[in-house]
Amino acid sequence: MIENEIFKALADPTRRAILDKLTAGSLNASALREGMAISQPAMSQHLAVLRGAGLVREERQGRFVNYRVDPEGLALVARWLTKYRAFWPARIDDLRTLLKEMDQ
Amino acid sequence: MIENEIFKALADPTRRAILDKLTAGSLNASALREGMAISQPAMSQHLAVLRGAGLVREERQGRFVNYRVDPEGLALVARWLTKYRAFWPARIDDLRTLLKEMDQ
DNA sequence: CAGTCACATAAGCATTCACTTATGTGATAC
DNA sequence: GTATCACATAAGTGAATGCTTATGTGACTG
Repeated sequence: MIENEIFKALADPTRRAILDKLTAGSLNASALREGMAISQPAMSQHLAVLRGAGLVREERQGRFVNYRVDPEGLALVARWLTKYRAFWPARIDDLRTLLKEMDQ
Repeated sequence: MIENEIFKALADPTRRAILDKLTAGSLNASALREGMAISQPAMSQHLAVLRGAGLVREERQGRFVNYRVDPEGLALVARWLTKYRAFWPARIDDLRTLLKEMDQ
């Protein structure tokens, strides 16, 4: 079950921080490490988990490997979330507002 | 950091199954166990984790404790998701569609 | 082709996690 | 009051997790 891999991947704060960094655009593993107090193998292992969960895509460029956010995994989280839309009394409006902001 | 508690809580498939069951409405711990092959202490521990993450609320009724979905935690997941809205090329329309469905 | 760079993989280890059995607690039933 | 029911908590255990150091691999560099 891929859903389980996604949520397990997101359970680690370091991996969520990696995803955060990738919102700024595509980055290679070394660039991701900057300012993160994490060893090279640890980063490599985290990226492997994120990739396995469909949250990140890799793109080899010579001896560098560029990583970027993969919408695939995030879309599954969004879909999972919609199951609970009945329990969104007022906050659903916040989500609507955010979607409107995106139109600009 | 509450965000970390939420994602850690959601990382377990049994806990996500519990949330799924609660979409049908409020249930007590024993009712939640039905058809789930889980011991009473295990269920109690899972519910404690979900409650700690703000994903579930409890409501004592005599010697029963009714649990229901808490929108608080789910709203934080939704807010976290919006950070990645730029990486949602076509799928964002699916989310819009779902929001429209809710208006009916 | 020898060296270095960027990254992946292997193996070991400490911590965390989800479970178990046993026991505690507070409320209803008799 | 005593028994029972619904649930919580304690303590222990095996498996999973995230890290470490060491080594492997493939690509550029001189």
